[in-house]
Amino acid sequence: MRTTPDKGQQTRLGASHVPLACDDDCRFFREECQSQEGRPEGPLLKVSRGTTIYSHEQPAHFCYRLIEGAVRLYRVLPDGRRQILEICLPSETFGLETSDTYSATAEAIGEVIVLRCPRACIAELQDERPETRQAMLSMLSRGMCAAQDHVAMLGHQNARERVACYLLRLALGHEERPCVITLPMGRQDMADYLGLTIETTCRSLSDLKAARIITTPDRHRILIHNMEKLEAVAARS
Amino acid sequence: MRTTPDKGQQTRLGASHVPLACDDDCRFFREECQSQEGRPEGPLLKVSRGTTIYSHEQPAHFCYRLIEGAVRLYRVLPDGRRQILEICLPSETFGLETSDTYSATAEAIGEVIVLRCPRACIAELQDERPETRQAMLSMLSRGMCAAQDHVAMLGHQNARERVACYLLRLALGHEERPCVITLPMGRQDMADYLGLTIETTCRSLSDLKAARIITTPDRHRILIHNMEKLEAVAARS
DNA sequence: CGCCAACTTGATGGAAGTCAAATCCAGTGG
DNA sequence: CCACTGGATTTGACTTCCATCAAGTTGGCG
Repeated sequence: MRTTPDKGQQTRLGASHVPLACDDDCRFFREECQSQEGRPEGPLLKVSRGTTIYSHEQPAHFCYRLIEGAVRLYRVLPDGRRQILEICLPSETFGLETSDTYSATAEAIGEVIVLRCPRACIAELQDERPETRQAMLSMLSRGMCAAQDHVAMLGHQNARERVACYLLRLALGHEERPCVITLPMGRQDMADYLGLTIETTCRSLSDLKAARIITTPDRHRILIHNMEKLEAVAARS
Repeated sequence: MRTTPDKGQQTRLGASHVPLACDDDCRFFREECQSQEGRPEGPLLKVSRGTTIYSHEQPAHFCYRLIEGAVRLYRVLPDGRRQILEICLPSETFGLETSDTYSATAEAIGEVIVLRCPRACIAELQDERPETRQAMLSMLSRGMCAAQDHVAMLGHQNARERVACYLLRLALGHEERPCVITLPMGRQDMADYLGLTIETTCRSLSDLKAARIITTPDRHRILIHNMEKLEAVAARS
């Protein structure tokens, strides 16, 4: 299963954006970190569909907070396959490395708006303010926990369970019934995240449809009609 | 595939060990963090085979550095299966959570010696010394990277590749030829780490033996005769 | 020496991958 | 407005790999 590369424009986030003064970036990033909510005033980067935000093993100068859209973090394995490590949603932070280079490639899925902060500023802030330090640690630890959940899923769950888990994750916080979730990505991205092929992912969705647990009014929207059953499928109970 | 629990004594690390003054623990932990090498003088905990060092979702009061032996970090999934998230080797740190509870269970594989440090001390140290802060971050980030490697492996590699990868990881730093590695754990632990059954793990090892890449003089020792071929298998090239 | 647990090997079925074809849209231009 | 086109998605047929169940085999230890 060789993944077809995204045919969208494979541009690269270039020097066209003039970096702001460190202080400005830092302030906005910090405010975001503290409030976690709302759309910050200030310098936002708009990134178009398919654009690489940063690349695996390149020097890690910036970290990012996602404001709008979705971003995939992935690695390409030696044989050309792609493993998506995380699909970031709004208000999540990515690129928070502590090694000198990025541990994955970050790419915009669809149109994306991010807030960018130089690492040097983060380091400075950490020295000044203990609460930033705490925020950093808790962001890293949340990422760690997500990665561990991912390992547990890939290690022991079958295709239907993986898809169900993923839908539940997207449904978190949506309280309407029936719950409507809007997939920010296509089936291939979903498959590469779940460690499945696109065909198996489709079939699992079809199974869930056949079981009357979900319906798919269009390709990017999924209605969850029976949350309990979906949870049962996800937990293999 | 329901994992048989370790039949070793399932004791629990109790109050039998008198905690030291915070300062003492901190000093030793810090020195360890700085030097990364050698066996520290000071308060060491000896933990016997199969003992639980801490449990998933219990309050996280301590973090640990492994001095001797091996420790498995795992979660038990709702259906009773066990996924090993990490197998810690000497000089690695574990239990470095920033949430209030542990994100996995830690258990001694065989006899183990650890250095234990209260989280409160770590926090204190971080406030005082920037280099400790840096060490913390880099430890966390190394853990994150390991988890991501694990995800990539479980997502896209077949049984033989997984086993080969794991042997290569254990062989890191061993320069002798042929390279001799001593498995700190049994086949079941290996299987639970690799997301395979014990039978498939065995068969993959047998395949590698048949291909004259390795030999197994006894159950816990593996000789790598052809590192290049092993790397080729691991990378699917 | 024999027992028991850990490990290995064998036979079989089922889940997911692969290759191929059909279908569904969204966007385009007549 | 509608046909057309190309990519994304879905379904089908077949194959492969791994889990499962079962039966040895090994080796450490009383």
